[in-house]
Amino acid sequence: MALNRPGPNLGKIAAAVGVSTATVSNALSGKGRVSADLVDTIRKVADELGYVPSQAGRALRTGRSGVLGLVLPDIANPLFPQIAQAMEAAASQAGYGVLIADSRGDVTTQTQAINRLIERGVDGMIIVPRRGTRIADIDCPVAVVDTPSTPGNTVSADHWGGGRQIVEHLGALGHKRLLLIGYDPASNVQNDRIGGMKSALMPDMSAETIWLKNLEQTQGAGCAMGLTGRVQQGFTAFAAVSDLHALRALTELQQAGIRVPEQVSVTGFDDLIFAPVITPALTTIHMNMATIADIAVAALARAIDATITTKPGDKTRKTGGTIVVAETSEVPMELVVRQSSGLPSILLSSQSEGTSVL
Amino acid sequence: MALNRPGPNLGKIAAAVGVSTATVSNALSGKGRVSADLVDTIRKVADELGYVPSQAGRALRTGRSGVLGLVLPDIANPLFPQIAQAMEAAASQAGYGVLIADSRGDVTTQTQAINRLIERGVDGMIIVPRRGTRIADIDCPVAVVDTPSTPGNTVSADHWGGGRQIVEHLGALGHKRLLLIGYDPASNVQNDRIGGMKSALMPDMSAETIWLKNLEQTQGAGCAMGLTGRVQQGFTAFAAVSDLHALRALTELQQAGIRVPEQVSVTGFDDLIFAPVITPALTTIHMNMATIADIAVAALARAIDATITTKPGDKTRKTGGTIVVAETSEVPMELVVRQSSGLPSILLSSQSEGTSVL
DNA sequence: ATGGGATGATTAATCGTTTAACCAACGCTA
DNA sequence: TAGCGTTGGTTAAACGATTAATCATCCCAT
Repeated sequence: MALNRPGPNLGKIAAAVGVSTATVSNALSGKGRVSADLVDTIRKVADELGYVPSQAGRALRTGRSGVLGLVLPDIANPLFPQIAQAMEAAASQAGYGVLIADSRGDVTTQTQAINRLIERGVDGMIIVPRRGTRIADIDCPVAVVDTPSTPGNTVSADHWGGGRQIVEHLGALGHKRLLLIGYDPASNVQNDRIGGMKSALMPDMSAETIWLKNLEQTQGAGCAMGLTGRVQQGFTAFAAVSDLHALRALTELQQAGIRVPEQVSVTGFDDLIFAPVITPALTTIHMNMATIADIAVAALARAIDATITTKPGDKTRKTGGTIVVAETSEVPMELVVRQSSGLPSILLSSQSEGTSVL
Repeated sequence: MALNRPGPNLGKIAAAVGVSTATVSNALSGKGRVSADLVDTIRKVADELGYVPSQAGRALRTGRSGVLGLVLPDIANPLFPQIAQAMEAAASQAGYGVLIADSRGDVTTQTQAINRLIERGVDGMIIVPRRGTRIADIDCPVAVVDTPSTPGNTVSADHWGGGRQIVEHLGALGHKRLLLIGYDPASNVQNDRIGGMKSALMPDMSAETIWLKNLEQTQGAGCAMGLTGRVQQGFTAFAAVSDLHALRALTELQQAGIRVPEQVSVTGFDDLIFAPVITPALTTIHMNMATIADIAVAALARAIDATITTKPGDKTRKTGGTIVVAETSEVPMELVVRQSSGLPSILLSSQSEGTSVL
C-alpha cells in the first residue's frame, strides 16, 4: 500500500537538479560541503516544488520528533490558556511542536497521558505538576513548572514575591486587617502566595486565612464566603490567591451592598481575562508567562541537544527522569493596580466620606 | 550518529521469540496470519520487554502520524479550555494525539500555524475559524467547528437555538424590554446567538442590540456600558453572547447599586468557569463540547481512514481542501438557570417588593 | 612531477514499521 | 498420488531523511 505523501521528497529534488539526495539534504540543512551556487539552485528548486521535509523520515533517522509534550493537571483551569499560549509560542519559536495532554484533575489519568506522550515520541515534556505526579520514571527531559518551593522545579513565577507585593500594596494604602483567601491548602503555589502575603505584613497589620475548599466541603460548592460578617469584624481587605476567587469575593460583597473599593479592597492573582473588564477592575498580580515559557523551552532544548551527543549504539542509555534545570528559576511577578483596591474606609472616614467614588 | 531509542524494537522481540519481525508486527496488530498461541507468546514478550512502537517508524511507513492539529483563533479565549479539553479527550479516545496551534488573533499567524501543522505531518485538523481563515489550500482532512450558518461548518453547537432558549426563558419570566449584548458584529457565532435571541421574541417583547467592540473603539477598552441609563429607559434584562460580557454587565450594574436579579436580570453564554461561583450565580447556556468534539474527531477519523484506501503510487492525489462533513452538525445547547435571572421588577412591584431577595 | 590538503560531491547504510509477495507444510478430495 | 486450498510463517522492499565513509578532482608546495 505505502501511502505516499502528496509533496516531493529529497529524491525528487535531487532528480530535478541532477545531484544525489545526500547533496540536497546537505544543501538544505547547510551541513556538509556543498558549493554556494549549488546550494542556491537546490534551494530554489525545493521552493518551486513546494518541498516540505517529512518529519517522520527525519524523526526516524535522528530519533528526535521535534515535539514537546505539555502536561497539565487540568485544562479547565482558567490560567491554562495563558500557559498553553505562551508554551506554544516559545516552542514554535524554538522549532518544536506542542502536544497537549490533559489529566482532568486525576493522577491516574495524568500517568496515562504522560505514557501516551512517550509513545508519541516527544523529545521532552513540560509538566505543570499536581500533587502526586510521578515524574521519576519518565525517560525524556522534563521541565517542571510549579513554584520555587517545589523540589525539582525548573522555572516558575515568584509566587511568594507576588504575595509580598500585594500585601505591600495594601499596607501602603493603610489596610490593617486582611483576609487571605486560598482555595486548596494542599497547593504549593497557593501556599507560597499566601506565605509571601504573610511575610509582608507590617507589625501593625494582621491577617487571617480561609481555604475555600474546606469551606465547600461543609457548605457545598459555590457557597457564600460570609464576607459581610468579616467586614463587620473589621476586615478591610480581601486578598485572594486567584482572580477567580477574588471575583467570587467581589460579587459577594457587591451583592451585599458593600462598596469596593470605597469600603473594602479586593485583590486577585494571575490577571485572568476578566480582571480588567469587570467593575471595579481588579487589582491583581500579573504573571509573565512568556518569559517562563521561554526559559522552560530553552532549558528543555538544551537538554535535548545534549542527548544527541551521547554515543550511538548506547542502547542502555537512560536519559530518564532528568528534570531539567534552568539558570533562572524564579520569574518576578508584576503588580497591576486597578480599581478594586483603594484606601480603607477607616482612613476615609477621617476625610470627607465618599470622595473617591469611582 | 543514529541516536537509538532506549526501548526495544520489533527486531528485538523477534529475536527473543525466534521469529521474524513481520510475524511480530502481524501478531501485535492482529493483521496477518499468526497462530493464536504464537500471538500470546509475542504479546507476553513484548510486554516483558516494555515494548512501545515507534511512531516515527510507523508514520514513515504508513504515511499517517496519528496526530491531529487543533487550530484556534486565540487561545486566550476563555472558552478555549473547554474546547481543548474536549478535543484532547475525544482524540486520545480515538487514538490520536493533539498538536495545538494558536494564531493569537492574527490571520497571518494562523496561516503560518496551519503550515507548521502540515509540516509536522498531521493527519487532519480541527479548525475553529476566524473570519478570513484560508482553509481551501490545506491538503489534509479538515473539520471546521464554528456555527451552523458558517459555510462548510462540520459540527458546532446550535448557537441560534441557544439564543432562543435564553429569550424564551426571559420571556417566560415576564421580561419585555431586552438589551442584547454582543462583542464583535463580525462574528458568525455571536450573530447566530443574537439572531436566535431575536427570533424568540414574543410580539409584546422588544430588544435592542449593542456591540461592545464598537463601543470600545470610541470609549476605550474595558469601558462602561452605560447600563444604568438602560435600566432607567426600562430595560429589565441584559442578555450577553458570552459569560464574559455578562459578567461585565453584572458587575457594572452591581456597582451602580442595581440589584440582580431583583431589579434586572443578566444572562450569559458558554457556562464559563466563574459562572456558577459568582454572586448571583449566572444563568447561562451550556455547550456540550464533549459531544461536538466526538463528532468532529469521528468525522475526521473517517476521512483519514478513507484516504488510506486510495491507490498507492498516486502521487498526484489531492486530498486537499476536503472539509469533512458529519451526520450531525448541530449539537443542542442547554439552558442553565441560576440566580442571575428572575422576575422583572415591573412584575414584582405589583406584589410585595423585595420578597425574592436572594 | 608528485605527494598532500582542501574542496565538492556520491554511495550506501541506517532508523523501525508495515505489507505485498512468496514459500513450505499439511490436510483433504478426486 | 496428484492437485488444490488453507494455514502459518518468512523475505524483502519500501517509506524519507541523515550521515559516515568514500571518492574524484584540483591546487599548491616541495
